Amino acid sequence: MTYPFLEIEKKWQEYWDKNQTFKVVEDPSKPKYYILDMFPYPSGAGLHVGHPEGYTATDIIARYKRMKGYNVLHPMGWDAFGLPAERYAMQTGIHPKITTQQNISNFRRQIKMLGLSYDWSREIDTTDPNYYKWTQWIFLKIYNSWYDKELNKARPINELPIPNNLNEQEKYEYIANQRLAYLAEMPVNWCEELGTVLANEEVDEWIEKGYKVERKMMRQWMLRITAYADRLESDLDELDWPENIKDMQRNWIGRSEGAEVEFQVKNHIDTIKVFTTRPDTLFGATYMVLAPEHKLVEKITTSDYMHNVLKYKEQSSLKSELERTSLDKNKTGVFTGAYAINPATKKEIPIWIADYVLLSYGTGAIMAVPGHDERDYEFAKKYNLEIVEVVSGGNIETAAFTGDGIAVNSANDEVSLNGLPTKEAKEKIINWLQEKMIGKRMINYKLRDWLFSRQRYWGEPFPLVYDENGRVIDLPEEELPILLPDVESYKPSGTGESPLATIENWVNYVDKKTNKIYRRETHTMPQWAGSCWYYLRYLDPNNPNKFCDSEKEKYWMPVDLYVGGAEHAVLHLLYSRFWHKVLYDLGYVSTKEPFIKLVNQGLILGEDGQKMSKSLGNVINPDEVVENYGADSLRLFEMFMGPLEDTKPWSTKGVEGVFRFLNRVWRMFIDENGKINASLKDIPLSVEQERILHQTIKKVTNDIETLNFNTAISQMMIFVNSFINLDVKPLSAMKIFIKILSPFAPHLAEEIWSRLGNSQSIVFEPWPEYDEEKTKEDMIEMVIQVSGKVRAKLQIPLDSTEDLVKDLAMKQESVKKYIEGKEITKIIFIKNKLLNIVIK
RNA sequence: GCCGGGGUGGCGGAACUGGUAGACGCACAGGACUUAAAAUCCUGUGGACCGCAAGGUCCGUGUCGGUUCGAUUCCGAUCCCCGGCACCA
Repeated sequence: MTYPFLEIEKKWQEYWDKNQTFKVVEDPSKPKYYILDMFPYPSGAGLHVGHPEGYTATDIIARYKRMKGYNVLHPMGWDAFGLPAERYAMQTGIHPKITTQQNISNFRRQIKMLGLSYDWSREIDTTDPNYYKWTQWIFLKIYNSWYDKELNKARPINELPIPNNLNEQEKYEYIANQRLAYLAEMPVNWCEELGTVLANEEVDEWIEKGYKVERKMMRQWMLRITAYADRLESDLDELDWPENIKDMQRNWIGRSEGAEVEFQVKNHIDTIKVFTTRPDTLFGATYMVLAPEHKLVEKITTSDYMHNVLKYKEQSSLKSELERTSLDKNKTGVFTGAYAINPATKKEIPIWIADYVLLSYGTGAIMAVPGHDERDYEFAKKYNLEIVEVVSGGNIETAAFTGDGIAVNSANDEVSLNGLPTKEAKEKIINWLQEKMIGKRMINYKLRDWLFSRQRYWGEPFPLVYDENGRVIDLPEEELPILLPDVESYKPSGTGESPLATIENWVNYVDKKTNKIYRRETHTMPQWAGSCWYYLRYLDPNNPNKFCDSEKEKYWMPVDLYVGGAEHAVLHLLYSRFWHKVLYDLGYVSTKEPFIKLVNQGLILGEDGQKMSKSLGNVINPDEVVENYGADSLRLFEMFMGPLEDTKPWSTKGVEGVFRFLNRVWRMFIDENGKINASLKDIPLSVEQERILHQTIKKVTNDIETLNFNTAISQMMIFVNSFINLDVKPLSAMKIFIKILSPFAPHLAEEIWSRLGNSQSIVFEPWPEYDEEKTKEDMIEMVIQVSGKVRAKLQIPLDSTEDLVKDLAMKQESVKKYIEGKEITKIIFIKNKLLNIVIK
């Protein structure tokens, strides 16, 4: 007979729902705790066993913190815009709204079946107009801001100082160029079959699925995240996040220090600016390379070379980002016929174009120092360009020397670096460049501005229109939300515009006051937009007047613990930190950072140790697990498998193991007739029982705090193993045990708690305290070593002195045997641990 | 190549701050209950060797070395695995 988990779980889920047990409101008398799960994309496939892992972990902490007296905010919602629903609509003609709602219902059912203690009154859905109204509102705030480099913060656009003497058009452009959201003609990843651009990070995924992605110049909305590069990097130091995630963000931001140097193009008025981290090697710059898309290319190319250059440009434009970067060892390029003057050597150096130089990094041009840069070296070898040694320490006959060393061959009439170590040489040459006004110290970031528009239907419309001159006009806040219109066909328009562009009466926007006709922006926002700020909407999900009441924001923020998959390490977490900082600068939120502590749950593999996938047939469906063993077993097993952060394989036998444990717990309290087990009596605990009880409270308490749920469960198993066979079980200990089990197996705990005669839910019972003194053993096992090897074990009273232990040890046959006739050189005594007799 | 994390029984994993390696669970073996099975309960279970037995000896935390009375833990080298990044000038 197994315990009636199906019945119990249904009963308590209904109870929690009906009584709104987990609904919270602000309560200044209690400390708050905001614990957040990364909200899921409700896919058609339903919940995966990976989801309950993180959700159970946060649920245990949420329930624990409630019992500890915290006011716990623990919400759930749906990140429901996205391409899969739209693609399904393209195939079936069914509105994505409908499939999305179906998927959400299924996800909600599955999540509810796990007994997670969410405050469902705060449920949000990014595709709900009442939600995306505020996504649009925040976009307008970003659009209507500029970055003040002096104050190092964003400010409203109407505070932007505007130079006099600008005409109206110039003024418009000046302002447009300062906004944190701006239009730019960009090389983008265009996928013809999907009919949309893709973010760089999305490209690989679609190529794997067999789609073609090409580079194309398109006008797109960009968000000026680069203005925050510095703060996004330095504020990481304050966060309690896994070191590898912080590192990934640092790498992504990619700060590097160096200098910008200007090179005069021979016989032209133009100069070429380059960024270099090694200004000390300026004397070794023997040629220059421009990215093929660099705007000076066609201007400086001589007629003899024009044909080649254009052909090369054509070829590289056809390559995708992936192709351009994966053909790493074979660099190509062509000479432009033009020369630049190396400002240090005054020599004429040839200007090439090559696609190993990227337009998007630095200035899109480099000074090539083949002696001290591997890429330049390889390129110079291939095309027979001059290689000069300017830093000693390597052998440039065989390879570029990229390390630090002593500068050589680096002097002109005005400045000499010769003899200086790299660091000093950098300083000196930068000073010289600055004096000559041809260069300056500079910090560069790998981070690029965020390409924020998509040519899709299923996303938030931009609250923007264009006038007849193509100028952008933001719509007033009162008109939000800008509703996503219904559409006949979800297929791409075929013109590189979103399906929205085909709806004439939506595209044409009539200003009510002036009756002027404007054209709406028909692109939509990327999926990341909704997830950038959802943690704020949970605080005040139904507020029709504000994205979030500021008193509520001050009470709940920041998020104390954020748990989710490592796949969002960079993008979601960087984007939402960025939005948060903009809101912070503008005074809408009170904290610099949204998520104080972050934990990534590990991946759950199939039973075969491989990643779960339909094609391998190793996918575990949580519905089936719950049906066969109950939600409490699923929860417990997911936590028992191993450390939360680790990747670990599923095991059906393992689920059976924890299921057996829960059955043992049930039988410990309830007999075959469903009555309270007659062995439960109101009797005092023995010293031994008290010790195990207090050890268990201590271990479980500490392990929850440190998120070591697997060992907490082990300890509870130890407790049950030692109490289950007692003929008489002390009721007081049993009650304490069921409380500490309750965050892990809440349904079972509620049922037993209520059968023990309690009319109130166990959810708000105070968490049991332990007494350190009572956790201590009075007799402990002392290890006796001879020269580091264990030779005997003694049962001795706690805190026995060295002398006592020594006397006892020396009497042991097994010890005598080894020390007899030997000289004792040293005795090491560690209280309550061991005695080590060192002999010669 | 660079950055981060990790290699512990047949398996998932424990082990505080340098102090008994293998908690807890799975699997397996033996036993009890049962007409039988399932369920449940009890016992054993890192390896090699010695012993009829009680028990004992040696080896053992990827590999090789070092520090130490003592190393899964600290240091150096090395191999392998996982995750991320990768022409970023």
